[in-house]
Amino acid sequence: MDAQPDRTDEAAFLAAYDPRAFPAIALTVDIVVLTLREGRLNVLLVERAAPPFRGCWALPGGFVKAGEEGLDEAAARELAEETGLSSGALRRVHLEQLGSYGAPERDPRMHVVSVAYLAFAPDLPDPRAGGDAARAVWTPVAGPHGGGTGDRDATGRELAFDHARILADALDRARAKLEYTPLATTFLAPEFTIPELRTVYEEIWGEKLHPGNFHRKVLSVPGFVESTGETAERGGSRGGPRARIYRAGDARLLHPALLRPDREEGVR
Amino acid sequence: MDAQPDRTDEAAFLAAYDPRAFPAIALTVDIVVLTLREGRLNVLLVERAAPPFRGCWALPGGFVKAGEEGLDEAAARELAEETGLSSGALRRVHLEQLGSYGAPERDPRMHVVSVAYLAFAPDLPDPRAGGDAARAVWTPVAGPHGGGTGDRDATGRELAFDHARILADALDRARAKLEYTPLATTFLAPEFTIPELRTVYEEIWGEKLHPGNFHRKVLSVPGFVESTGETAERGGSRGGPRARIYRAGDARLLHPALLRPDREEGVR
DNA sequence: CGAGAAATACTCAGTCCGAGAACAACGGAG
DNA sequence: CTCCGTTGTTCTCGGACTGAGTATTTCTCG
Repeated sequence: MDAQPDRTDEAAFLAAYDPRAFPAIALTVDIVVLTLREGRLNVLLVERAAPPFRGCWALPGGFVKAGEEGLDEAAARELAEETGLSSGALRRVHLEQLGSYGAPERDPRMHVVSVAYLAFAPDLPDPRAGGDAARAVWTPVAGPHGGGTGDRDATGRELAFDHARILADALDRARAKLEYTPLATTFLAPEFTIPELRTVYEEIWGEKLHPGNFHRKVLSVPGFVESTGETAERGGSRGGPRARIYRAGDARLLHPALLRPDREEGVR
Repeated sequence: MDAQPDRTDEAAFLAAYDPRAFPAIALTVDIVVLTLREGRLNVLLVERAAPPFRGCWALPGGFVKAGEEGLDEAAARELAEETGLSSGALRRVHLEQLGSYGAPERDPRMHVVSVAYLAFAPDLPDPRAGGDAARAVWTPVAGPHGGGTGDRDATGRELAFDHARILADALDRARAKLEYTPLATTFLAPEFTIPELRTVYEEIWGEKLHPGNFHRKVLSVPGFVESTGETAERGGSRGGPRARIYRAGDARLLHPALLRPDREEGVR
């Protein structure tokens, strides 16, 4: 039943093929890089040095090099270029595709489709501006109850293109991912304590968690964290005993999940 | 601090803008349309009438019309074209973006990035072939334990491009979505019984569920289903009392979720 | 050194879940 | 028409999990 592809015909077809005959749509990748700096959630923003939206803040990103790289490679390249990180440091960064945004009018120049990526990074050095960015800075992000709900954007800045929506989608995704994946550990150094891990959840979810229950839950999920046997050098900054040190386990999914405290969200 | 965009400069820039200067990447949408036919999960496939991969089976899809439509509109248009459905029937179809696939070598012609969509549909009429498709047919999909694991693809057919991977990703997404959204109802008529809903879960998850516990769980999730007060005309085909009839409620998220039976998936 | 704070462990009651049983209603075989 | 197997629906029960609170111990800070 299944006819095989007609290779002869195909070769002739390829030879006569004119890529210019196809619709001209430009393709970019934009990256929402999230990190925790001094306990606060930050996103990397660049100030655009060229039109359109010159002077506006935007997500880092750029055009995909046609024929040279896949989407994941393009995102990784842009991430490296905009953060100025060594490839070693980048290896500890989690990078995943978020979704594509392709409304025809989202870029005034032409039809530009952007494939958005989401990155989770441990505390990174200050970025250096590069390419068509005048500046690149870490910008604090308000929690889900803080600024994103009203008129304001989650950063308080007005973002170019539809980047405010991309950022909002990214934050939704990040909050959901903490529930059923161990990715919270990618915001921390390779070795961390349970209370440090708890602050990651608290900052991204925007609410305080019960320390005792969180501790019990984390240790009860197989493969989430594994003990190093060590103990922190010092207690907390405001007192308390020294916490034990853990590193990330080999789980890719949390089972059972760490669910967010009640959010009456059945109906919308 | 935030500089406003320089509008004068921007207008001059736009006037001089040459879209041809940008990399040539073609953009397509491909759609994984899932439906239940006689209780079995089916995916819509087309036989390609033109190179490349002429004669191969592939997911329905096509090029995005540059400057004319967004990605969601393009997917909805392709879906309507390939299924030949009225716009009324299409309103009952759930359509969501799955992800983008952009490896440079995935299409032998040129760099083609495909934005994949996932659609859930109630039992649909036979599709009609159209555009560059020689045929369009519903094809049974093996369950997660059936065919997708080994050398074989989930459909048993060899798919063009990277469509086998897209299909696999779509099935993963579909199975996960049943857990925390009420989308299982989109595979059924507007009015349905709890046992019918259970067969949707059983077929897509590929395992039998406990009828009593499933019943209790569905009714206990607020907004999942609401009673019509009616009762089915007949009992089951092999006997049993008549089931009560429900319709979809207004929940967008299931809280609490209907989790799949144990799948020792903490580690991979 | 004393006070307050925090890491960890423990308790307890309410809830949820899987497994199974009970019961009634129904279709089909004979 | 009758009997039997099937199935929709409801209940029950024991274990697991959860959230809230408490206890204990060990820190830091002033």
